[in-house]
Amino acid sequence: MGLSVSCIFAFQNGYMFNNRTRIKELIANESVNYEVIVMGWVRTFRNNQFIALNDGSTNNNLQVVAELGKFDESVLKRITTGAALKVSGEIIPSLGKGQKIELKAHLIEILGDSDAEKYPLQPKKHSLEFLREIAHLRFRTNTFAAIFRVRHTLAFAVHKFFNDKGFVYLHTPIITASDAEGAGEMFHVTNFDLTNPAKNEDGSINYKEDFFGKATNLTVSGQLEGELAAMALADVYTFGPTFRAENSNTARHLAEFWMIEPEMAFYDLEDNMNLAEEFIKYIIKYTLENNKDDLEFLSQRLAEEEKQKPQHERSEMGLIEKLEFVINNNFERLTYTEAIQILKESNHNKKKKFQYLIEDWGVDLQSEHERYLVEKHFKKPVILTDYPKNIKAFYMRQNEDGKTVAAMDILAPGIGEIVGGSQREERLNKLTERMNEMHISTEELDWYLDTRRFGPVPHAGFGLGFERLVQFVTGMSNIRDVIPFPRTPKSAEF
RNA sequence: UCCUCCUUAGCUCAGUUGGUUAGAGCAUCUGACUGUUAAUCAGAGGGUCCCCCGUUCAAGUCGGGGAGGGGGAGCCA
Repeated sequence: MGLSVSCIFAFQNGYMFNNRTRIKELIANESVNYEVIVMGWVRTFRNNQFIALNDGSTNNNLQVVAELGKFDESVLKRITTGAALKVSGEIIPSLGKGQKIELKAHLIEILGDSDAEKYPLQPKKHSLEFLREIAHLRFRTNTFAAIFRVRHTLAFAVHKFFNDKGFVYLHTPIITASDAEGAGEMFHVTNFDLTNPAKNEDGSINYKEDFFGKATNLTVSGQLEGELAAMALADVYTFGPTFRAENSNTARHLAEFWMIEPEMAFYDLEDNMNLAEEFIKYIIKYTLENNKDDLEFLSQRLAEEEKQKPQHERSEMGLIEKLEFVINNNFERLTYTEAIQILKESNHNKKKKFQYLIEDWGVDLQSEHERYLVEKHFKKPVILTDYPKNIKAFYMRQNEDGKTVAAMDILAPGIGEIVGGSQREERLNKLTERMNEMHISTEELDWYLDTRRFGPVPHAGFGLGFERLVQFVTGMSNIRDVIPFPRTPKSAEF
């Protein structure tokens, strides 16, 4: 569309950019003695002769050799760290050690200059904190290039898993009027002039005059809408951005994050757990198979980072080892009540090493307890089920004991809760009873209650925080490093 | 939001008991060298010591307040 005839001609004749060969292919291929065109960015330029060129397809750089005396000094001067080049030449067996092939350059064209005095990235290690401040440039480092390629593969695997199983990808709204889900503080969405919003006679804001005619927010979860679709399409999932206005300042919370929420009709809690476990194993396996190089790079990076830590804080397994362990072993499943028993009888509790000692049934587990179960006691992912109803959401199905609900949380080593899910309460009277107890308006959620009025069936679902999954797979300890442009309290740069 | 630590050159950091002109490595620039692998060697340039107020003859250093960042906790995914 809109391409002029001369432009198409230029493409066909190799003047434009889409006839380049990716460096990943050249290196994987290993064959030699043929002409190619590559395009990429300079990582280092050594000895006025050797260019380490990276095009984003892999962390492996192509060694481009500019033979001495063959290139104009004015061109060589512009081959600086960060500069973009188009190089045509011949792939030959490398004369030096460190790489099998290299590109003997015939023609070097500077596509874009990069002022070395001002370019912030240097051919050396940078701290993650510094790179966070220049998040617009951090894609150009090996670590972040690997992270975002892995993030892509994980996202692709999410869709592939559900698609192969016949799930429907459902787009739930980003802007919602519902504020009764109770999943967290919400961001308000308004078109009002904030210095002069429409007001009622009593001085309160008159949202009837606002864009949507009512108060609206950014979504905290697509679950309720997911349930609506599941009551017709049976198996659906959402995968989209979610927003929480909580003032959470931790390495595992974002104000804007991506969540995957499958919702399945004719599922009970056990079906739900089976699906969640299979799902996590599948996407990790898929990524191990398709991004082995990047995971090896990240594994090595993590190993070097671990060396800086004192012995007792180091993890027992390397990154890839850990991922392989997860896909080859069953997750440990136990009830909240059993977990409390284990924690209560643990030496840790008896010796009062917990900051919060376990005494009574019914209290929520603190992260130190979750970490103990996952990292010390079972040493593998754990699925905790049947929590006390008082610490869980209104829509979870009430168990026969009258005290617990059919909830399940999956806890992963190093990051804690990665999945939260439940069998949903499909019995109308039980659900409204619970909503009344928890002061949740049945009027506002009348549309939701229709699913319990017209052909309700047992159904279940879960939510998985995508960035936490990316953290787990890449071994990155701060969630701000696994999303391109993190949004956190007091920070929304770029 | 709470606890705790940090903020000195482009980056990573040192800076003694408060005392003259604030240092190092890397990066950058200039030159040398030329099959290098974060090349090497020599030289040069580069500072709002986070901000404000205070104590003092004198503050990078001490005190108070603020901002930003790290780690931990809560809330959660």
